[in-house]
Amino acid sequence: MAIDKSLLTGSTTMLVLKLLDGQDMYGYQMIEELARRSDRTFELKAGTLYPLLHTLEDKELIRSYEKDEKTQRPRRYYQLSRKGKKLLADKQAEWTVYTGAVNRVLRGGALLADA
Amino acid sequence: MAIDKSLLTGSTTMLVLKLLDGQDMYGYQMIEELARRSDRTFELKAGTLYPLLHTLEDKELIRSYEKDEKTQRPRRYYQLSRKGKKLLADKQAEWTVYTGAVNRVLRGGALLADA
DNA sequence: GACAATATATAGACGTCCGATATATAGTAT
DNA sequence: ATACTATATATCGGACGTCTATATATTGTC
Repeated sequence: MAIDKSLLTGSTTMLVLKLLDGQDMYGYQMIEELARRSDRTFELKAGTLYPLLHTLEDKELIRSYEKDEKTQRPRRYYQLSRKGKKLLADKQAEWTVYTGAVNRVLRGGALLADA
Repeated sequence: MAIDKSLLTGSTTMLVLKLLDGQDMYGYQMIEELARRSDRTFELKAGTLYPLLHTLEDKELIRSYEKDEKTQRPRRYYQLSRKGKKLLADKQAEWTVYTGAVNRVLRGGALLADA
């Protein structure tokens, strides 16, 4: 199923930060890894990711370093900062509250029937 | 906790349609009812809802009728159409896929550790 | 008499994401 | 040789969805 793109709004930052939680990654790798972990539900576009990475770096939520493995074009790796780890934790908590609230509304009819 | 507003993007239509699933409602009532069912997590703004209701009516997902109860200013009630019921079902299925995918990504680290 | 709540409405601003486009290298197929 | 696909990063312009601010009108409360 194709997911309405607007649903993703607001959770992209959280997902990107989560990918970097545990290991450093370069942009292209993050696109692939996100698709893999989500069973192809999320196919993050390069035009979305790269500007987002630059913004996150400006906000000091992530850091980057270039690593030339000599196999191909040099890759720019990204690393989660302490500040980024903190934001990720906040975003995950927010996610739980948000989905919980939506699910309560979706079950609302049934709950009203009980009352 | 204050939820990042951008998270709501894309699910608002589903929530609004869901409110009308079971009973007709007028705009102001929908704002109140959504806040109630979500434990005040969602406080939909009038400036968001009314234009949305007009758009949904143009798309024939909902119908409206005026009802003057003589207690106050006449209220415009909204009713879910067959087409709207169908869209609601689709949106709910999409929601399940979407949240499932996000949750898989959020647990991704643990899954990798298992592998 | 002033203020808050009820009830609907629209215009303008803003943030987020995507499509299109560009650049560069490596591998594969014809 | 040549074309095409995959890898890898980058930027711009536009579409879309929501909010803030503002407006109007009625009812109930202090």
